[in-house]
Amino acid sequence: MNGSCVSEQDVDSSSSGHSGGKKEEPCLQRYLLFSSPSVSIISQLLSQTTANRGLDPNFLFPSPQTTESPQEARDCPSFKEGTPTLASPLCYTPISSFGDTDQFYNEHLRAKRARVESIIRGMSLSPNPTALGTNEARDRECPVEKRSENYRENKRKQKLPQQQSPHVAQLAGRGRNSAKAEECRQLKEQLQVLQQQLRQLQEKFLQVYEFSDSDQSHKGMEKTMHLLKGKCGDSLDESHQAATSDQHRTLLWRSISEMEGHKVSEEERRMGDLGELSSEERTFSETLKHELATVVSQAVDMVLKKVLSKPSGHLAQLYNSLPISAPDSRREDFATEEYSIRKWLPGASSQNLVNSLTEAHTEALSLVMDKCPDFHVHPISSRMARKSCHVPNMNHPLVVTSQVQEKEILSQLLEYSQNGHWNSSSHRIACSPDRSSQESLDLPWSAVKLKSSVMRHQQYPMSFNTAEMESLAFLPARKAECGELQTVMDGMPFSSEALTPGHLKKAKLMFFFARYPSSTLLKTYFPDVQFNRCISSQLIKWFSNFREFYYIQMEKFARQAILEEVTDSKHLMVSRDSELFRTLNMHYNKGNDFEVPDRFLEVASMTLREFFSAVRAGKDSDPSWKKPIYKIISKLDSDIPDMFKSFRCLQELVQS
DNA sequence: TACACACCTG
DNA sequence: CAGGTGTGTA
Repeated sequence: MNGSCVSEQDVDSSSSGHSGGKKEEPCLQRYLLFSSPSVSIISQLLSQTTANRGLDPNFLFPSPQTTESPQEARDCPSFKEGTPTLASPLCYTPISSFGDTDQFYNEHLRAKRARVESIIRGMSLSPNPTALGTNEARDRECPVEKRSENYRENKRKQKLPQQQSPHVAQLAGRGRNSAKAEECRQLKEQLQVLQQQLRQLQEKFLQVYEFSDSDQSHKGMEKTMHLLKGKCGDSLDESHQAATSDQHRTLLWRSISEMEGHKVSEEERRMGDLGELSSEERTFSETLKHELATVVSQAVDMVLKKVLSKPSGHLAQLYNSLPISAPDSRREDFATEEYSIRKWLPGASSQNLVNSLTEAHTEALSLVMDKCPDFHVHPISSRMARKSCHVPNMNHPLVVTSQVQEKEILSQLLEYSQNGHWNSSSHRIACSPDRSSQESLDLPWSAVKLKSSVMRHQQYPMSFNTAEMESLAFLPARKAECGELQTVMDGMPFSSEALTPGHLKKAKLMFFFARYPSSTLLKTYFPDVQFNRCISSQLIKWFSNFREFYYIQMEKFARQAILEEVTDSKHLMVSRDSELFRTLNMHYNKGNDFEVPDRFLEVASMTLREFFSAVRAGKDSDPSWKKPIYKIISKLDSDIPDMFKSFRCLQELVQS
């Protein structure tokens, strides 16, 4: 029943999320699917567009000094809660002062650089094919926070005073604001160019695919095309497609013929199982994969070469200009992304390379998206305290369109990437300063993903293993995305088979509302957990432990009150500044990122008085003297806000 | 018998 | 916080 409640919330948010969506990037993520070793259409297309639009690394990697000194960057509380929400970075407004707007641009630019530089770092490090296992092991062993911290440590170490290049000095001389605005604009242009290139590539592929389709897959692809056009639509150059598609079809089919009989990769086989792709289609997919890997690799190399040809220290400066203080998930994102890109280095398998490059490009696209104000993750307190009944309207269109057959895996993936990923991105890009209109969209995409996964789970009750769940619940969004995507590809919805620290944290906060939650209620509030006897017992045990601590404290403070010769139990009140409250808050709400409800204070006061009265009356001589108290307190449970059912809750708890 | 709970312990 | 144990309940 609560599941249905969640569903409704989801539906709302997703449709809202779409409203702003004039998105196009969906194409990008499909790079995961297509690659080919031959350098042909795609590379031509890339190089053509690049040549035409001029991929000036200066745009992608503007000098850091134009924005901030390293010290400034270090001190800037960039990602702190409550960072002023402003218009999208893509909506240019004149900058006239050093205010929040200025800071916003700085942060925005730093975020962009950080991501691009992470790509470069990954590419420029020496290949280490064996590092994968090691890294993964480290990934498992080392908490995200730790890795993030280490990453920041490294940043600090590398952050050395840098000399300003003449170019930079000149820019700075012209004034910070105008220079930054210009940089921002240029960055945006560059990214738009890249995005358009990718869209075109996808269009090409789809056209060819459509051309060759069987009736069955044709249907799916039409759907896909429709979606694509809907998202990318306006900005796509239709005439250009028409002019080139025939030629590209021919070339691609030639490649396909040459690839006939090639061994189908494991990945393909999986997809084949799900999507019933013909061998032709699989071959085609493989061809595209290889091709994309090659082309993207070349593009990255080209950019890197240009960057590296800059005066020495330039890259280091860029690198050092990365934001450091960032108690935000996106910093963790970055840390992990940086790591995951690094682990996929040239020399790895083509599939790995494709993955890494896809990730890299995703990052590149994310440059303009990550700083949308609406996606700042607020500590749960602000949200809960502000409006404890605020349940983010979450939905994942995938749910709505879940009738999609598994055989249409490709189009399903497209929908997924559009709705789950790109739609979020589009929201970020299209976000307006009108905060109110964004309320329903106020959802980190990782949360959307978690949500969507569970929604799928509700339709396909299969299970996810604990490790996968952990990756989704605790790893940064982008990391989760990879797992998610893999999940989609495997056709495996997930549900945690184990309780995570995030669940524990959530349970503790729930204790503020309910001391004696039934197992039924717990199931309702932990919909992402696959309940079994063990899980239920564990959760119940948790609350039992919570109660134990709670009652111990109550008894302790009651006895203390008696020792202090308090005569009237009416004088016993648990207020927010009382020692007892601090103790409890420290236990259940470490970090104090949740505003404890007043009702809990009332219940605590009552409990304290009950213990006080009982002890003072000498009832504690009875071995079961606490039982009546327990009975009283057990009736004081209040409803737990619905927001605890939402995955955003868990997400934020994890991030805070 | 299964479950929830409190209590004790590490 | 989890494991073990004893008790009460359905």
